[in-house]
Amino acid sequence: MKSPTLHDVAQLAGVSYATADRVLNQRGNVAAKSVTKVEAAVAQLGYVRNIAAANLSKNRTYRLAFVLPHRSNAFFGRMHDHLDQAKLHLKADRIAIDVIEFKAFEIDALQETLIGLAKAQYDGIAIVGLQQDRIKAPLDALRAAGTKVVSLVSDLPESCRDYYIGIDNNKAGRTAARLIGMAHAGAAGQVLVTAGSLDALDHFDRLHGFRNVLERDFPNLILQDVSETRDDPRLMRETLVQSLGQPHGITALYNVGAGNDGLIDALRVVGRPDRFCCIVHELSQPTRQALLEGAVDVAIDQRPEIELNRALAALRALLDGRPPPPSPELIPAIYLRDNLPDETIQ
Amino acid sequence: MKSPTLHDVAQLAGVSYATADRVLNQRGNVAAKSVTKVEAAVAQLGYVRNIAAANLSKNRTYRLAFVLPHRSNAFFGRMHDHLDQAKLHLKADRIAIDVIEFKAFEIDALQETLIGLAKAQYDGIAIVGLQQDRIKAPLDALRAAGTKVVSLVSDLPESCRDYYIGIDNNKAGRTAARLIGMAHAGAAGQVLVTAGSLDALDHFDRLHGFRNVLERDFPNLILQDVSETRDDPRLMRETLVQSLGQPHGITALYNVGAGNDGLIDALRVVGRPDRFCCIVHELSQPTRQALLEGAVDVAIDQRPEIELNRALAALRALLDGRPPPPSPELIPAIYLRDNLPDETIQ
DNA sequence: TTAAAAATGATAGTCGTCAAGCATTTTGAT
DNA sequence: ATCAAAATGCTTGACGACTATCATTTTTAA
Repeated sequence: MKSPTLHDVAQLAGVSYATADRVLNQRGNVAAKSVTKVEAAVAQLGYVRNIAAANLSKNRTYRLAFVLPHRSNAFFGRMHDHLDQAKLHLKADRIAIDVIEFKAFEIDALQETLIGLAKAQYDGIAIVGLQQDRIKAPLDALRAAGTKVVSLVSDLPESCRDYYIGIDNNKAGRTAARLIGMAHAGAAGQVLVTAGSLDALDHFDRLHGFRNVLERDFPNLILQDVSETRDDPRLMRETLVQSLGQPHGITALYNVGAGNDGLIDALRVVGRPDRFCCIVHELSQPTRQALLEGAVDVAIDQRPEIELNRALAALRALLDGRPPPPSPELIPAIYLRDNLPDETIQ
Repeated sequence: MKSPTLHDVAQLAGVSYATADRVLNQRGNVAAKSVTKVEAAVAQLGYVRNIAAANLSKNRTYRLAFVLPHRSNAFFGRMHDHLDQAKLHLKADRIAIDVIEFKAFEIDALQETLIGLAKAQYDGIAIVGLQQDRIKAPLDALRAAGTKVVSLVSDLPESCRDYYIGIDNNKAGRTAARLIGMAHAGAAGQVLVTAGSLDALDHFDRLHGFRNVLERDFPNLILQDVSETRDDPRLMRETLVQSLGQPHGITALYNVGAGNDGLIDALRVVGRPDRFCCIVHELSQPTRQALLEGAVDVAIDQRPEIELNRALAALRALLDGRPPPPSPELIPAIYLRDNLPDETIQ
């Protein structure tokens, strides 16, 4: 019942342990014939390297870095919290995590940080790929040195990373459109969309998907010009108070970006219109409250905790040189007031 | 930079390795004073047992059994598929999984199976807890023998299991109600609900949540008498053709249970009413198709793959005697035609 | 044929924990 | 003070893979 060891493989292949080892770890200096024999034996026995033993012998501690924007908003706050919590558990598996913060949107600082990382000799890093162009060079340098790179939340060019963990923002936008469409039940309406910045890929993708579905399936919903609010609650509040404070025909509001505190504030000030549907992204204490009160109808949530867990699993697999474990596609959660997670967990 | 070993702990505590080991593995015969000293040292050093080394030394292969209904419907089919896929990956971690099938609703057979399991000496089992009363005794016997038990999808009495992995079906029902309510946009309507059997706890919970929200927040939606279709597509088809084939005022349909193939068939036959909202549970090839065609509006999906992954993680943690890894609450996915997962994955 | 190069075999120490057994010291009750 | 019981110390051999060294054999090229 016990699983075969490399000794068993060597024996079956009719070679020495050393040769079998040379084959499996690609140390070179092996005849093609031996490679064939060993591979055959591996297949026949169904041998799988015992990773526990391997890591133990190498006395390996995986050193990982998570490069995230600092706690500038609730979303990144959740990421930090989750990592803090996970650290202890990961210790048992000899995984050490450093969380490296940078100021969102400050590209220079990020670039510096990444260059600095090269010295630190991390086995793998996970990075929220907000900025694209400027960080390509330092990432390439890291990868050339053997560091595995996983991009999180927002993707990087494929050449820059080994793996991407994140939702499909286009789908998220389409989903929002469908829900708003359904909520109109055939009636006509006007939809106001706000975004942080359309230069941000995720915001752009969401808007794109949203617009697509609206145009194709809900032609009597009119999309107004998109306001960019730079993810700033204050600006968001002003913009909305302006738009909703006067007579308007707006029947739905979709905020593609952050700054929901301002949005909720504004709805409190001007009052929620009668027939109205409001969709935002990311769950936080305020959006949660707004959902419960009925100010917001839907929150589409990336579930950053799950993304982080996936990133960890992916990095581990990459470092062990095995394929990532099978896991279904990441789907953003759709929260209504009725299916909110228990407060204790968040 | 390397993490402390038990030797370090013993040294700091001023006791021998053996004593430290006795404390950590609760072998008894240790003075309270020593326990204190060792615990202090553990805390001070932040010592965490190296699980790789521990398992290696025990030469432990976790033997797990997953007790599932056989592939009687798409949902359980997905579970089987996922486990098949996962088996290979788990081998590297010395986890061997046996999938043990039983015929859904045949309690005698299940009971027999469970009694048989006792001999097989599994370290842990995960079981879809469809039947409650009759399997309590054999489960108790298993647990008394040290086997860890995790219930999946549908819970068992707390005394029967160490852990439950599954969604909150009450929330799922409430969510369905909210979506149907939103889709009416204030208009009145009549809602038809079908269930497999209200004796099944999950169906019951969903209905309960559904009814709650409807009554409280959408008083002008009338809930018709619930039809029980025994999760049988044929019966479902007949029932619906009957109800929808004649003049009716039905504006929404919610199927709490299985048998969606029959439901979809029926909608094809009688045609989908004009203003209509249809919600089902679980994604499968047919429901996927129905979503894309617009016959069904929403599919609430348990994501059994994720539940299985969680169950695995939970069992591992239980067997290693450590707390389960932090992971956010399980939320059923809400699928519209726009956010379906890529076909390749499912 | 011969020398160099390539391939292979044999072996031993390492990682951190577990699980023993046995010797020794300390403690507590009489 | 004496003796048994309890607590502690000490040591050793797994577990499976990794890594390195060195000796030996086989292959290849001149």
